[in-house]
Amino acid sequence: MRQKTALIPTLRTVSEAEMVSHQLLLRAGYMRQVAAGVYNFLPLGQRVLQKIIEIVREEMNRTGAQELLMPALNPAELWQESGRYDTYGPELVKLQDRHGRDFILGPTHEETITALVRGEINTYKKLPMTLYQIQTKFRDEKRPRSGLLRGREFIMKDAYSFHADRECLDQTYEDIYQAYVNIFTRLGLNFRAVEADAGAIGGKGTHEFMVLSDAGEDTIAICEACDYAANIEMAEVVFQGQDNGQASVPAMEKVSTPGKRTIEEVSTFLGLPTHQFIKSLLFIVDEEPVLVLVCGDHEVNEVKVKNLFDATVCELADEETVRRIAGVPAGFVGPIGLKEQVKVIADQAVQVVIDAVVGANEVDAHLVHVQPGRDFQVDQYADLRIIQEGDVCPRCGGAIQFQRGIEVGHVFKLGTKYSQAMNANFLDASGKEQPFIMGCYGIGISRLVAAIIEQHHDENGIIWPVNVAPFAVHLIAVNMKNEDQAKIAEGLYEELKRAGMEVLFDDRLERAGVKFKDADLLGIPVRITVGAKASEGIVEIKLRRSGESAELAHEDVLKELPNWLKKADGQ
RNA sequence: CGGGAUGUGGCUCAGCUUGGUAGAGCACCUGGUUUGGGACCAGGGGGUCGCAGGUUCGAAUCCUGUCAUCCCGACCA
Repeated sequence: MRQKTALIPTLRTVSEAEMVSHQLLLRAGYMRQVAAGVYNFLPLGQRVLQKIIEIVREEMNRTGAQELLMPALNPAELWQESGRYDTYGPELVKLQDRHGRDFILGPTHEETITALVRGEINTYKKLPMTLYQIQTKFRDEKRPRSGLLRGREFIMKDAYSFHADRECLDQTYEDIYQAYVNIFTRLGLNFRAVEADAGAIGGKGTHEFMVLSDAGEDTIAICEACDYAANIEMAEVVFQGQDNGQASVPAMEKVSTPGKRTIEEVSTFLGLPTHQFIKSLLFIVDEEPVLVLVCGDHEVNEVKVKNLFDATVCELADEETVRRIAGVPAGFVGPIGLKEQVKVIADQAVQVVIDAVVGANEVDAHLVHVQPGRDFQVDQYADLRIIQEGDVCPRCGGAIQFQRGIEVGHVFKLGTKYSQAMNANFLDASGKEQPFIMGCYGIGISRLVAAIIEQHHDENGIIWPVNVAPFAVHLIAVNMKNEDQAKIAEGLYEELKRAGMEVLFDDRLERAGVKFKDADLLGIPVRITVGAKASEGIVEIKLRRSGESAELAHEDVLKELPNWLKKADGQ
């Protein structure tokens, strides 16, 4: 491609972009914003997208999955069948056609694929079957942000597998998991597969693929010693308490704590360490109030509370509800003497606290010398807190560390959630009707573009891994008005193209400085500069990442190029 | 959805407090000089000041409404 005529509008400055990837994509002319969370992919951006798609496609096909294409526009009826038309929430883009019929723009396609398979597959002999598509998805985000990382329209690869039994699903899940590892490795990403919560899609068994980056929106717990990694919501906390039931604790006593509501405030006020406090939080779990207790230096993990009750909704009670049940504003709530009797659950660490401090359910007062079991009863102890850095790894006992991650893929075992809801059945070997057992597997394609940049850039611009670079080679004629340079550059351009190389040729009548700055910004891995020494037939080859360079005769470029491409991703 | 901010040539912004009919840099066009890290000189084109209403002799500027975009938070496959 000739740069003189290409649409590669680089910018010196951009204002509306916080994240590095967002800024660089705009500055280097890979994309332009159309609306909040909606973008044009310009020629370079489109090329990167296609590179990623091709890798994803190859690895998916290798697992035996078949590619198809479903519509973005789907009838509301499908979503009413599964129930998600009402439960999915305001992120679902709804619209009507001219006849007033309801449609949605698909944020995901479980309904569509299930309806398709329901109509076409009715025997176990056709199973298992995995179908996937690469397509534009819509999600009306409350707050689109971070460029491609959280858009309202984005490109996703979504795959769905159908099985006659669980074991078969497990096998496909493994296969796709491995395909994902291959994909993200080929994309040059530093990533981890983490255990995650199944969330609203439902089902058991799910992993998220996280690209490690401080720019990520998710926090993941990683073991320093082994390969354990989990979404912070899921990370299991190992119970390490000693049973100190023997310790003698003085009788419970009420103390005045005027205006001191937070653990921090009361702790400072009483001069007692926070781990001796028992924090009492009132949650509403599926309409029912539940008092959750954790140690003062711990945080409640709502997902764990929710899962303990196998509930669908779990949220912190509002101020009004707290007053009704505890009789006091939040901050003075405790397990002893509640106005209304509620279920009390506690984190496992609470049972070994000695001589604790709790809220007195009385304004400006707390209780000291409280002993769980002696002074109040707990209905159930369980792992209910959020894991902390330094906690023990549930696998190997090593230390847990936190890292930020960008979610780029997920694999779910769906089970029969959709097949049952939508009555999608097949006949098994004994002629009995069974709902399909399903899996679903997504990869955020457009988000990957940003994720790769987050891990591959420097202060001058993008540094693409060779596998996803829009071009392999950036050929630069320093001065197109110089006949030697123009001639050699043109010759190299034709030669490289003929050899099947993807080359971007900077044939613009710009000054050298402009060309080099733009080249760094664009991030093409190998640069070939035809400059002053063109008269001697010498050109320069240079790697964007390492800066390694050499001079060589222009006739040797094609021969040497493979070696340079091979080490372009190094260090 | 709550909080904060911003909308002025293609881009980045000034002007607004104190109303008088729009500016700079970059980009673009013409000519010349220059040519290995975002050149220089001279000339030139381009803007219903987000939109609507109001106040006023007069509004980019003041008031009201509205829309859009960005940031923080909450939420989230």
